[in-house]
Amino acid sequence: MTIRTRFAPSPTGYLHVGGARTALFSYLFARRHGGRFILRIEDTDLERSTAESVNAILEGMAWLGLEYDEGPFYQTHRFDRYNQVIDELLAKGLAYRCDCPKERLDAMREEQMAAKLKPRYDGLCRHRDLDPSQPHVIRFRNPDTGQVVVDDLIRGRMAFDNRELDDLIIRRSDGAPTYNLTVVVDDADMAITHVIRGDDHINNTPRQINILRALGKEPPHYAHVPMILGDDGSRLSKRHGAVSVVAYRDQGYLPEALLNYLVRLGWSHRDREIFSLEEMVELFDIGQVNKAAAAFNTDKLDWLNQHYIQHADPRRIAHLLRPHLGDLGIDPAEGADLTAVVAAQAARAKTLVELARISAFVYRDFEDYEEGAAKKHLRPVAAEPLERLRDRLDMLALADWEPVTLEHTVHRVAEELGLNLGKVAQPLRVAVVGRAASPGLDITLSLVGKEATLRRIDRALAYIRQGSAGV
RNA sequence: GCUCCUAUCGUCUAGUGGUUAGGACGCUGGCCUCUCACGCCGGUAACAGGGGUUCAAAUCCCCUUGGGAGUACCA
Repeated sequence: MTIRTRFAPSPTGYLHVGGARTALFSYLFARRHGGRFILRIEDTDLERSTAESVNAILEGMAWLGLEYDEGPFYQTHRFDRYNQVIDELLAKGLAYRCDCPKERLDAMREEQMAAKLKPRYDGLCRHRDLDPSQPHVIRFRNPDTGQVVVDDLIRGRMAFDNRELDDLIIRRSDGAPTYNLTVVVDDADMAITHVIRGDDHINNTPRQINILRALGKEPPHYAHVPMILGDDGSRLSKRHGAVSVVAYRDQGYLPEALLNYLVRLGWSHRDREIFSLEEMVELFDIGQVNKAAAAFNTDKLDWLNQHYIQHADPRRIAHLLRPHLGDLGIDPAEGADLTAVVAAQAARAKTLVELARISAFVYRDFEDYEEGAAKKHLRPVAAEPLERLRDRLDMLALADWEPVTLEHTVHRVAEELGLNLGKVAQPLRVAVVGRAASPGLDITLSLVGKEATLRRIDRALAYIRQGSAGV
C-alpha cells in the first residue's frame, strides 16, 4: 500500500515555524517511503479563514521547497460530501439533532466545573426527535463505554476512556460541518495512511477514531509531533520575534538553513548536524522523533544559516542578495562583480541582510567612520603610511589593480617605513571600508577599485588633519 | 478543576540496564593572522525530586513537582 501523508493547515494566519516543521516531517515521511504528500486547506471556519492566509501558506511551502503531490484541496469545496456523510450518520442513528440553547450549555459547564467534573454535553437531545426545519446542530453519538487505544508512532500507546468524551457537534446551525468531522471524512476519502500533526491534536484523536469507526473505516496511523516553544520555553508567539516562515526569508535566512534547523528540532541522526533535504529524505525516521516540546533557538539557526551562506554557490547567494542590497539603495550592477563580493564576504555574515550591510562599502562611499575604528586607526601617526600608500597605489596601472600586486604594495610600504604590517594595513582598511573589519586588503582594494580607494584615502587624510588641528 | 501528553548541559540532542553520560549551538582559553570572520585545538555545563524493581538504573515501575495541550456551533 502506498504511504500517503498530508499537511492540513487552517488558513487563519501565516505559515509559522511549528506548522512548517510538521509539514516537513510529513513530507519527509512520505518521500522516505516512496509515498505521496498532500496539501489540504482546512477552511471550514468561514469567519476566520482568509485568502491572504492561503497565499501566505502556499508561499511559505514554495519557498521551503516542500512540494506536494496532490492539492491544495479546499474543504469549503467539499460541503456536499460532508453533508452526505452527516445524513448517513443521521439515518443510521449515529448522529442526532440538538437544539440545546447556549445558555443551558454554559450553565451546565459551569456546574460541572464547580463539581470538579470534566465539562461534557449531557446528551439531552439524544432521544428527542427534533423537527429538521427548526434551527439545530448535529451531534455525533459518541460511544459511552469502552476505550479508544491509539498506537502513536512517536508516543507509543495512548488510551482514552469513552466516558471522558461527549457528543461533539459535527454540523453547526448554519449548516457548516466542523473540523472533527471534515478531517475524518477527508483523511478517509483521500486515503491518508499516516496522520502526522501537532500534538495539540492528541485529544481530538479518540473522537476522530470513533467517527471513523461509525463510518465503517479503519483509522490511519498517527504520529503526534511536539510543539515548538519560544527561546524562553514558553509558547511561541510574536513576542519571540519572527514566527512566520516568510519573515525568516525576509530577514535573510536561506530555506535550506531553516529546514535543517527545523528537522533537528526533535529529530537527530547520530552526531550529524548538517542535512540537505535529500539527505533528510534518506535518513528521516518518524519513530525517532522526540516526544518533548523543543525551544526555538535563533543562535543555532544563525550558525546554520552562516554555514549555508558560506558553502552555497556564490552565484546563487549573489542572486538572493540583490534585493537586500536594493533595500539599502544599492544597485550592484554599477560596480564590482557581486559574485566576487559574496565569495569574499560569505564567511562573515549570519544572514543575507548582514551580508548586504557589510558589503555596501564596495558599491558606495560609507557615511561615517565607525567610531572606535577611526579613533584607534585614523590618528596622526597614520598620516605618513596613508600618504605613502596613496602615492604607491596611484602609480599602479589599472591593469595591475589586482590582489597580488595590491598585497605586494601594502607590504612594501610597511617595509619602507619600518612599520609592522598592522600599522599600515589597519589605517588603510578603516580609510577604505569605514570600519576595522573586512576581507583581506588585497581583495578589499581590488573590489573597491582604484578610483574609490584613492578618494577614500584622501578623505581619511583630511579627517586626520582635521582631527589634529582640533587638538 | 478534569482528561491527555511530557521531563539528559542555558538551548537542540545521543543514550533503549553495566558509558570517564557523547555531539552541536552558545559562552570561554589558545592557534592561525593585516582586521573581522572562517577553520583548527582545548575548556565550561546535564540525567527535576522521592520511592521502588535489580548484582547493577539516565534507561523499567509508582508518586511528587515543573512544563504543555485539550476541555467551543476554532482548527
